[in-house]
Amino acid sequence: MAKRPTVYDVAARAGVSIATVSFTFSQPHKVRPATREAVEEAARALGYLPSASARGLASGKTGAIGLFSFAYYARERGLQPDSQTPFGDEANEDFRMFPLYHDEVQRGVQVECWRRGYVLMVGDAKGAAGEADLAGIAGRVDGLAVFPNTVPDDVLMRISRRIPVVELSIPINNTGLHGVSVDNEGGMAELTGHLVEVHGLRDIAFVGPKGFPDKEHRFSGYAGAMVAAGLPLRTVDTAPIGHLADFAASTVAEFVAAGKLPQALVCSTDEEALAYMDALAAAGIDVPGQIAVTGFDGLVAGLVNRPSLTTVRQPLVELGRAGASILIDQVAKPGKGAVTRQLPVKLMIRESCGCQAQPGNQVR
Amino acid sequence: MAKRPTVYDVAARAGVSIATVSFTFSQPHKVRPATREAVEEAARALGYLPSASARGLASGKTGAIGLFSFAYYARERGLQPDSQTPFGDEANEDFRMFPLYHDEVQRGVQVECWRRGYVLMVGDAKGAAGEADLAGIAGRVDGLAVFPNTVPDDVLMRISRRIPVVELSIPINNTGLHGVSVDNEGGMAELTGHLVEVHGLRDIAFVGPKGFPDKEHRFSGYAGAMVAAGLPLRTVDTAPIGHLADFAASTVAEFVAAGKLPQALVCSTDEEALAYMDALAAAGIDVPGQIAVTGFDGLVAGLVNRPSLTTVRQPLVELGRAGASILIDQVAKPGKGAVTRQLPVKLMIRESCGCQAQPGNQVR
DNA sequence: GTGAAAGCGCTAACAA
DNA sequence: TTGTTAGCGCTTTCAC
Repeated sequence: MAKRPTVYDVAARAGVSIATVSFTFSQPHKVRPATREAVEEAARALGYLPSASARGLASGKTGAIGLFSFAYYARERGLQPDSQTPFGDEANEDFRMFPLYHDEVQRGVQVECWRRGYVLMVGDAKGAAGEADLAGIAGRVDGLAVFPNTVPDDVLMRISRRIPVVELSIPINNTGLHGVSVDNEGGMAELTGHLVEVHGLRDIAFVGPKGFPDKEHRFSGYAGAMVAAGLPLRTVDTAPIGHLADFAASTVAEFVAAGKLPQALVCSTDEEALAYMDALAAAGIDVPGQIAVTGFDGLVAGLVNRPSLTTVRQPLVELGRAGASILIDQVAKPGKGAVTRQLPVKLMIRESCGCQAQPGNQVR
Repeated sequence: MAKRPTVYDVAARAGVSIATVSFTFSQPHKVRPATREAVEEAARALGYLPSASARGLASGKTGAIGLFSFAYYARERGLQPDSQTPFGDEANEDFRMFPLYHDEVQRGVQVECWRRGYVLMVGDAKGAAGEADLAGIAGRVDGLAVFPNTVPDDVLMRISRRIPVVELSIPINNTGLHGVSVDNEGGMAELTGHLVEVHGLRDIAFVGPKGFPDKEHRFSGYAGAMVAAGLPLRTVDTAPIGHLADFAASTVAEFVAAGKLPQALVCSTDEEALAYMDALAAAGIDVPGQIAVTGFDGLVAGLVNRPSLTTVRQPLVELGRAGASILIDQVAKPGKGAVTRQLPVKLMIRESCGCQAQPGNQVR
């Protein structure tokens, strides 16, 4: 590549000083038309591209918002960084899982950046949530959004002393970081209530992991609704990461062996619900005929599934937008305390709870 | 925000020079362990985050790959940059259209960046493909990927004199830019052949716009197969942008009024095919009973649709990966000529052509 | 193995 | 309205 022309080159060709060139780009209307004209033509002729590095260094701002995540897509396919591993046959992918949770949130972040005149810098962790990777992107942006459980809190705290950091979908924020979340508890309570009141179910088991704040809140919603209805709680252990399908299958087998199939499985995520529906189908158990299954998230996957999945839809795009919005606001006018927002969710009644398919909630 | 600590601060605290600090980060093993230790502890204690701007300025590389697109998602919803327009009710979105074509390609770019140790910088055009927006991101990256018809060619040419530029999904590359594409012609020929040979159809109309190289190639594939079978060509005008549904409806109405319904509609994109299927359904015409409809792209939307859409699957993630890969290779070792790659496509036989649903190509 | 010093290209006072 | 002059924080020779 040819050496990139600089302000000096442009200034020389236009017969002005570098400051004027810089000024012409930032405050075009404050420059005499003839001067501006000359500068612009010089820039055009030279193929001048301002260096963002130099700009950022001089101005102290980068104009970029960062989003750090975990390379979910690649990792799920066993792809390694720096390896030559090819993807499998893309045409045979399980399309049901797209877009992923993270994709939708990322889209929201991207939209808000676009709207507010920022660019988005996306980085994915290479190692096991390595700090080094994060530093690589944290040093390039004016604000940073991260997915929960991707980076240790102390690392985030350190970074947040320099630039605003927002955690996406962390319910309660005791870390002092900015955060956006959704009404996990309310949504799950409403869903559980539907099972109890509309379908008259009593033996309802909750499926979900311990130790994740958002999942715990979903459990609270379930528990609250059950207790309010005078029903006993019942929980199913969650699968170890990466073994969802196997685990669901063996859990279903245990239910059958013990003759203790619940009337409903209230799962903490769509992904889990889908895995259980697969396992139940494989065991010849009809959903929703013999057991109802519900999810949480509202991924497209639940829509494609037969029966379609009754779930709670999170406003994922809005989640991303809200996160980016907080960041950009903070960049413009750094606040004192942590900003947090909770977004509402929406119950999506479909087939897997025992309701009839409805045009409005079926393919749309 | 507190002032960010710099190499000087770290050097002072560690009792070394800034060069040593820099050296410690780039060549850790070439520094005496004690020194390295001291530098690392100072960096940690200070919460030091290297400035990418300064690094980029000094080294002449940014470590980022740019992807420039058109804010399709936001624009389709009527969202304006800098406006306060909120999104509509996200729960009521037409999920069928996700992920979009661009989402999948972007994922591929992101994956490859991750794999090769780059970060991804995403920018969307604010105005009508404004050069200013592009310059904003072109100046921040070591290589740039763009979607076709997003930016005027001469602008791209100018940028490509400084950094490698790859066009994603441009079939023939007469511009001298790097490019990746898929076998549009072959895929469409195969699909048309299926309609003719397996289903015995003869009156097959092609639906698609003029003036887009990839669509033209698809037309060539269709035309070649028809001519080879001794069948007459028939084309349907394409809809003006943003009026797909209306246009499809009125086209169908014309077919009906004239009593000239084709036996098949071979559409140049899935989106178009889906719009025609909606219009046909509204007109009470059975697909595939009375008319076959096919698409091109292989979006999830076609899978969710009933009947599921027979189409040609493009390896979109691979397309993105290939594009990013070319860029990163070029950054490492700038080549002389333009690098181009064509990826194979895959025929996805589903229901809308008249075939039976098959487990393997249905929900997966 | 480590330090000194010279930029990288731009912005932001401040002068003129 | 335009020019001068300092840096911004880091990498990179080149000495030591």
